[in-house]
Amino acid sequence: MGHAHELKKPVKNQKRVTISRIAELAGVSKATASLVLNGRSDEYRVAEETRERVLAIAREQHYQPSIHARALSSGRSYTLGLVIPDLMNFGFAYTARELETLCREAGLQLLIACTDDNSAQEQMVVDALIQRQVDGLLVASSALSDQLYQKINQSLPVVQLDRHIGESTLPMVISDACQATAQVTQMLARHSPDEIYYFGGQLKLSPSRHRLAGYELGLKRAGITPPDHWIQHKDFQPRSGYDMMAELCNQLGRPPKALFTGSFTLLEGVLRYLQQHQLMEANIYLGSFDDHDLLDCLPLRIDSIAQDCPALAFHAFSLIQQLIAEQTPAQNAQVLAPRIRWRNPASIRLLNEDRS
Amino acid sequence: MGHAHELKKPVKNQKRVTISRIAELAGVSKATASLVLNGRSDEYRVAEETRERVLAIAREQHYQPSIHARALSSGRSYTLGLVIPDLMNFGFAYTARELETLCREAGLQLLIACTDDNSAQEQMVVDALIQRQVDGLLVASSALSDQLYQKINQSLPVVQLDRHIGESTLPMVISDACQATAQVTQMLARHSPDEIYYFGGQLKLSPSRHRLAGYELGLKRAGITPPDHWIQHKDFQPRSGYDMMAELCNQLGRPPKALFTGSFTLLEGVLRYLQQHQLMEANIYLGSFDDHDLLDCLPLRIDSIAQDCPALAFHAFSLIQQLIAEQTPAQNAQVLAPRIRWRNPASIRLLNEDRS
DNA sequence: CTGAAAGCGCTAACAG
DNA sequence: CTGTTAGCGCTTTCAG
Repeated sequence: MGHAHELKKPVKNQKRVTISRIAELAGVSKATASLVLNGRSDEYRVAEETRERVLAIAREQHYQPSIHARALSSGRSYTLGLVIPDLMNFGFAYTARELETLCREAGLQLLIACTDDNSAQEQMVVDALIQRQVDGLLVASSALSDQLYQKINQSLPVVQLDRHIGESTLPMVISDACQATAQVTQMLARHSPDEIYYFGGQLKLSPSRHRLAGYELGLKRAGITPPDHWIQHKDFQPRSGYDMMAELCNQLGRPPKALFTGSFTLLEGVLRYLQQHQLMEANIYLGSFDDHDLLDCLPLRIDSIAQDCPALAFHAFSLIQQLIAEQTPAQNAQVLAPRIRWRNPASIRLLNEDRS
Repeated sequence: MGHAHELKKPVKNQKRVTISRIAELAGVSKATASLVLNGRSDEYRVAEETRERVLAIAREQHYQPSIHARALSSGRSYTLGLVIPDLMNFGFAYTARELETLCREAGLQLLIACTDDNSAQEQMVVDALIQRQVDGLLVASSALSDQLYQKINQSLPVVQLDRHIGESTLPMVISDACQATAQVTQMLARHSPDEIYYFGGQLKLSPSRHRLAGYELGLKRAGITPPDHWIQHKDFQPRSGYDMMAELCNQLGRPPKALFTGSFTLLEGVLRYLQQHQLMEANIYLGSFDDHDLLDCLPLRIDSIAQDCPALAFHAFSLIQQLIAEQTPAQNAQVLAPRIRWRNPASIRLLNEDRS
């Protein structure tokens, strides 16, 4: 390719067309131009003709207002901050994608920042977002206390997304993990009443707690009291899923008969273990929170719980928009129902029988 | 939850601590404070004692400079724009995640925008990013001509990421799809010399062309001339993979003996078809561009090509940083080697035999 | 070594 | 209906 040395360094001369320039060309004042360009011309009853002239000139000059100047003077930055653990986690990626679309359509820019579920990092990225004067903050926090966010909420709206911190009263949009998990667990109990294991993530995270609660509720409904060793917790890393599975199989000397994994990532680890040990064909009932299209392609038919990420994104977005507009939302906590994807033929058969 | 009506609307009073305030408290002028806070105190030989005082006060007041004010006056926004087709595409999500980390560590904010591979939308998001005065632009464009970007490159650095537009001379960081694809194709040819199909995406996209070229090269090396009907193109949607597979199976009256899919998304569609038609156990050799950990968990052992997303991100980031600093980079086109993940036992056996 | 002052581009009163 | 006038918070000469 060898163009290296011909590379011209960008000439940053192209001086920006400012609103002053537009005003000048249109023969009006900056203020008038500003009004017109912000679509508030009728509110201030600017002459039809003046408006058209300004608009035309702006268009032909390809005028692009400086967000920074605007932010500086108006106090709004037209950005939203999104704080998530990891952009590679399928659910968060999905939600982020949906939010990006919603923001784009509303003329906002989404600023995505990852915390890696590490609270020091979370502090830092939140600081950085505040510094950029985001108009609102959407957070899937891994913090233990909502103190930081309560403080922030004094000056700009904060909405908790997918997770909520302890008993925080901050607005939130989450999935109802409990009911769906209970249903899937009940089904596992029908397949294998004498043995239903559970692998979960950090108990400090609300999703973990709700999923565990769902598991326990499901067993209770099935009239089963789980011995302690059925329940295991680590974090949501695939590695942890693998390790928990390895340990369990070693202990039992065989794979478990039924298992519910609290997340797709954990399930990944479990599947990796099964594959490595030629157990993919084993007779094991699996249920999992989170869903992925590829689960449709596995020989092992796993019943899974799919969060409604588009709805999560939509409601969180609406909520924060309302808060930014200083409206009082109808509800400050929204709990969305996930969808269960029954894949196991035995499950499907039982469901059909129930129906008839 | 019913707190709805108690919801206090955020009181946006907490007046921001500005540099003036810091200067005032420290008993110096704004200019001095600015120098100190930007770490250029020794360059201007500010008194040691003065500096410490300013720094201490800034810290205790939790001073956070306004990015917008800074951007306005300095002309830099400390943001990078990333333009990708879709944040849900595994490779792009991975790259975005890595870039986000690199940016964060460098005190930059990454602005991610998706185009859905639609050029009108691409125009729009690029406009929006320019308007936000990004300091540089990283793009995986689906445009046919680099005209837009050549123009932008006059005023700010543009780096092509993962894809390049036609014969564009703009800087780029891409994967060398050709060699790896050729290798995997050769392997498919050894398994099934008389039938090796290929499914690809839009030919206007450079990755599609390189992957196809790799396939053809692999066959050529194997001494095979592919009949036209072996090669099919649509787009990179899973749906298209499914459709192409459905059509092919219908035509043949059986699944193909060997197939290379040009992307993970296409493979997904293919796998879905196979699963739906109970063909997962069929004797079919699959190779694919792109990789995913879950492929380790499939009974069908697929040889796949994993792009080195962290490296892609790293090099693109370094490159654009250099360009922003108006340095002349050593090379303006970087081609990174992907890694082949051999999973098929037959492939692995052959490779071992070759070695000995 | 430090301070004063002039903008960056835009918005928002407040006068005409 | 339109223009004037202050800033928003920070950087950056240019004089002390």
